[in-house]
Amino acid sequence: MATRTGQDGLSRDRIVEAAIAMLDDGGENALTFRALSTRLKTGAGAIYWHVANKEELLAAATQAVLADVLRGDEGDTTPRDAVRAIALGMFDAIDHHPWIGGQLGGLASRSASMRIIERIGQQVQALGMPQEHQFFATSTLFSFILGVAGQNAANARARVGGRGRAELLGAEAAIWASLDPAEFPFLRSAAGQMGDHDDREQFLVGIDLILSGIGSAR
Amino acid sequence: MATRTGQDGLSRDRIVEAAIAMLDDGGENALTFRALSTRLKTGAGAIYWHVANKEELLAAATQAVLADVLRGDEGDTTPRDAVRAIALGMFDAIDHHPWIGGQLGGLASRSASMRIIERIGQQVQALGMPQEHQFFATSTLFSFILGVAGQNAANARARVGGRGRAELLGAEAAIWASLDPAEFPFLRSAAGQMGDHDDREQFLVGIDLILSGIGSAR
DNA sequence: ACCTGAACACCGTTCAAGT
DNA sequence: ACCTGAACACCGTTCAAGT
Repeated sequence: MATRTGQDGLSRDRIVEAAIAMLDDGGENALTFRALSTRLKTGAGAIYWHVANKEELLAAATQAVLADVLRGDEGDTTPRDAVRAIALGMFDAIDHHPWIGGQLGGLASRSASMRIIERIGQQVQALGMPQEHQFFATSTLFSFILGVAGQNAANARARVGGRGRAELLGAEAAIWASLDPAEFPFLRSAAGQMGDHDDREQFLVGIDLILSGIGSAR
Repeated sequence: MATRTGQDGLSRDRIVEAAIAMLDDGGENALTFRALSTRLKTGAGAIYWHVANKEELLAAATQAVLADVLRGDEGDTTPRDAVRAIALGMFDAIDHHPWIGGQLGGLASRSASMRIIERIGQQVQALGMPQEHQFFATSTLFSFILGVAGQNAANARARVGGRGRAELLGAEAAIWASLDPAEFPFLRSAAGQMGDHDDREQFLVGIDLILSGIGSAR
């Protein structure tokens, strides 16, 4: 893989590479076949010789970005740590390429999802869950990861216009803090944590929470 | 709310109502301002008098569809049952209107998300979690719900072309069952459950898993 | 105040024609 | 085999003009 045929001459890999770059700095809306072909100094329709359509291109980009996570070997850590490592691998990929959050659920990137579910499932199995519950436990972990991915994607979309993460979070926290305490007691009390939490830590706490649920259901 | 001014005369409510109907039976791509204005027997631009743009329209539709879940009162059930009730309310809304799965994460429907987080948060509080952990526990539950919502949305998108849920699930299970057992031991062993599980039950198991994680972290 | 509908600036995708 | 670029059938959105 990644057999670049050279600087000139289109290739699926060069197209995917360029698509990822555009997605990374402009979000999903920034990826158009016209802009892509301009960047690649080729005609609008040329891309279709290498890629069936936009959906396939997005799926290929998603797969490329998740390559590391999809490949990984667990070594001889505990199942618990292995799950955390897989999840964190996903988190970091999503963090660097938030647009994959909108892709992971889709049918087009099903083979990537299957590999991830497989890796998580093996660890859930090793955790000693009874057979009948392994499937549900694994999909709970996977759904949680997808949920975080989707929120990251949405946040990144909101960020395209300007403001950075800290600014956005600060604004959100300010809104929470200014709510009617009779109607929104919880949000008010959590406004502080909303304002300065660490996304990665929050994510890990979620994984741990589910893992300890799995532990107590064993 | 829902003050229909009559059969004739546009109104925000009539527009949102029509938009929901179109989204329900054609998915997100089926909602265009042209098709919408045809259905409402009006001009393409008329809608913009009542709605700022498509994003706002989608947010309004999402809010309308979640109205019941957003309003609800918990009565005097246990916190655990209250969380399950809120979550199931979300699940059913998502099940009937899968397109909201793509909206919930977004900034446009933030006020809806805030209400849901508030309701869940209050119950997590009642569950006896220490203050510092309530925020993370609540957002774990919320992220999980969003993840399931996103997958439902993606599945519904795949279904637009034809095949129903059972068919799609059967096909997926068949793929899992035919995988190389050396490379995909987990997916193979779970193929049966993949084929005939109940989505609602799977969702509830996830909620329970997180709840029991919360219980043991208390 | 509210609606019309043509017009603008885009899209993804196709396809005859070139090399 | 691979690429070009015009053309097709759409989009969301705007806005002068109507009532």
